Formats: sequence, structure tokens, C-alpha cells
Amino acid sequence: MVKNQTRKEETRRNILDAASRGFREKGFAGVGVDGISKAAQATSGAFYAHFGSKDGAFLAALELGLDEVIDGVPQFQRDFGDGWTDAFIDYYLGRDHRDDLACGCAMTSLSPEMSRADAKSRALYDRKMQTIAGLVAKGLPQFPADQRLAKAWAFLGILIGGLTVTRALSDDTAIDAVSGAVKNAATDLLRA
Amino acid sequence: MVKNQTRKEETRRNILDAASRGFREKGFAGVGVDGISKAAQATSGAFYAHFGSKDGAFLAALELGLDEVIDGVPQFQRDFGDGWTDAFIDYYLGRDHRDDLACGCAMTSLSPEMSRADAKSRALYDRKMQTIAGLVAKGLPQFPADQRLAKAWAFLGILIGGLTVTRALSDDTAIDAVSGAVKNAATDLLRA
DNA sequence: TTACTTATATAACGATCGTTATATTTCTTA
DNA sequence: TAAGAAATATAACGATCGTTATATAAGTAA
Repeated sequence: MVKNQTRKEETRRNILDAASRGFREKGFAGVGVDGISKAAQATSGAFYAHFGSKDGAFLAALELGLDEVIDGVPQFQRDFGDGWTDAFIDYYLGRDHRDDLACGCAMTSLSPEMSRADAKSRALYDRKMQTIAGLVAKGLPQFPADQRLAKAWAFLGILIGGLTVTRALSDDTAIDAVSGAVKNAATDLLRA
Repeated sequence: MVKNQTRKEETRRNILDAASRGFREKGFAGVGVDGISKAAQATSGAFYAHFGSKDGAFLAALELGLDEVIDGVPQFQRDFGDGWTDAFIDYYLGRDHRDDLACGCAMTSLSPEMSRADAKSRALYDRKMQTIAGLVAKGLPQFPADQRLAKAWAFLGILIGGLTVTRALSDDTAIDAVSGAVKNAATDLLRA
């Protein structure tokens, strides 16, 4: 039974990863169950055995994606200490992250999908985003405690908006102008 | 011939409006040609006669949507003078605009679609967005001329990101917290 | 092995996808 | 009013959509 279980979890993980990439890159409506399953080297049979529905897979992919942020933020805080926000800004608006649609931050790729998502996904998004904002707020000791959460929300907002616009643009000069401007604005926002 | 022409333009306009609403609300992949045509009280035959393809209709809807911004920004500047940015912030992050997915600002609803759009739409987006940023920059005389465009891009970024997040959230308390925080950040950004 | 459970694959459902070709309607002009 | 052109409607194409039901394969336990 053990060997079968690990194989099962492997299939599930493959499908979940493919769903996560597909939804981020092409949006919920832009990718199909068959396409996800094929990308995972599996079939729609396995897809439905594991996730029950396309909405179910989206819910799982959303949770996976936002948990990456929930894990990532404290990691930045540990790795970079006081300067963690600068490092985070550079990463978030940097070229690698901008070009990696499929594996980039779920906040930017999936937030625009939420208004069309089902109730369970929307509720999960609410909870996870509040957790993320709270974690960011913890890393802003330069502000009085009662201002940190607001700064955190604004910080997330400008990063998400900036990344969205730079990804939407094609011209490299314009992209650099926007990402530079947004980086400066995000930095200034967090100056006490 | 005259009457037929106005009828033709009316049909075109109805389909374009329906496409504009559909793409903003449901995304490019989330709405179909038949659905758009039906919403316009027309048929797919008229749709293809006027726009040639779904991509063609998206291009036209994108142009229409960004032109609304290109018209709207100078209007705010004329109507509100020096305080135009405050009025714009209040409008952009206000409840009415947030709740109006179908008719809200195309920058927020369509930017996330651009990375999947065809070359012509992407090129149009680039041109129109640079026009918009230039118009915003003109309305920021409190900054030296060489800083205005950067401030304008950051301003657009935070508004787009803020609106995206508040639209994605369901909980009213969280929505108010985010929109308030983003409003403050946008205001502070434009302080000389 | 033999029976049984579980995980995955296959096949098919009706519906809708974007698109094309053709039919029909509507209007203009002679 | 008859003929012609233009605008729109209808019907159909193969492909894919999300989902279900069933078949096959791979595992464990006797």
C-alpha cells in the first residue's frame, strides 16, 4: 500500500503543478482539464479522481500559489534582515520574475481571476491574502504598529500593479521605465 | 444608402460595446463570439462581418477602452484643476468603479490579458499606455519635468494594483482597509 | 496464484468553441 | 416596382469544453 500511495501523491502533485502553471499563464478559462492533464503526463481520469472538478483544481492551485508567498515572505525577512523589502522589490519587479508567467507570484497572476472564481476560492483568497499582508506588516518595524498593515497593503498593491503593467507591455524601454518608477515608489512608500 | 449606413454602425457599436463589456468582465477566453453577439442582440454573422475575428474584436475593444482613459484623464484635469489626482484616486478606488467590472477602467481589466494577446493588440496597448502616462505626467506640475513620467507610471501602477486586489477580495472590511491604504499611498506618492 | 481494492486510462456525453459558407432579409437605385 | 447590392441571419464545420461512466492496469492480502 505504501508504494501505491507515493505513486498516487506523485500523480496528484504533477497535476497540481501543471494546473498551477496553466492557470497562472493562461487564466482559468484559458486552459482546459485535458490540457492540464496532458501537461502533467496524466489523463483527465486522474484529474477528476484527485480534484473532482476544474474548480477544485483551481482551489488547490490557488492555495499552493498563495502558500508560496506565505512561505516566501518570512524567508526574505530571515535572509535579508532589515533590507528585506529592497530585496523583495528587486526580485518582484526584476526581469526573471516578470518573464516567468507560469511560475511567478500567484498574487499577480491569480488576483484578476478571483472576481470570476467560485465562492470557496474567493474565501480562501481572502484568508491567505490577509495572512500575507500580516506577514509583510510584521517586517515593517519602522512604522508604528497601527500603521503597518496599511503600509503592507499599499506595498502589495503597488508591486502587483507594477508587475501587471510591466508584463502587459512589450517595449523594453517602457518596461524598464515602469519597473524603475514602481521600484522607487515602493521604496519611498516604506520610508518612515 | 444613408439609413443603411447608420444601421450598420449601430450594429457595429452594439457588438463592440458587448465585446468590451464581455472581455473586461470575463476575460478574453471567458467569453465567446456567440455570447458577445447575443448580448449585442446580433449574430455571429454580423460579428465576423464587422470584426473579422475574435482577436479583431478584442483589438477594437482594447482601443475603445484605453481611449476612454485617454479622454477621461484630461477631463478630470479640466474639471478638478490642481486637485484632479485626489478626485481621480477617489473615483478609481471608489465603490462604484470597483463594483462595475464590465464598464470599469480597461487598464485594470485588460492589462492582465495582454500577455496572452496577439501582436497587434500588444502593440496598441504599448502606444496607448504611453499616451496615458504622458497625459497623467502633464498633470503633475509639482514635480520637475524629468520626474513626472516616472511618477505617472508609479501612480498608474498603484491604482491598477489596488483596484485589482480590492476587486479580488470579498470581505468588506478587508476591501475598505486595502482601498484606504492604497488611496493614502497614491496621495503620498504625488506629494512634492 | 486468486480475489479484491485502488489508481489511472479510455471512451463518450452534450455543449460550446471560433470560423466559414450560404441563405435571407433590408435597403438603394433605376 | 424590379434589380442589384449590402447587411445580417442561419446552419454547419471540426475541435475542444467539463464531466461522467466504464474499462484496464497495478497494487495488496489471502
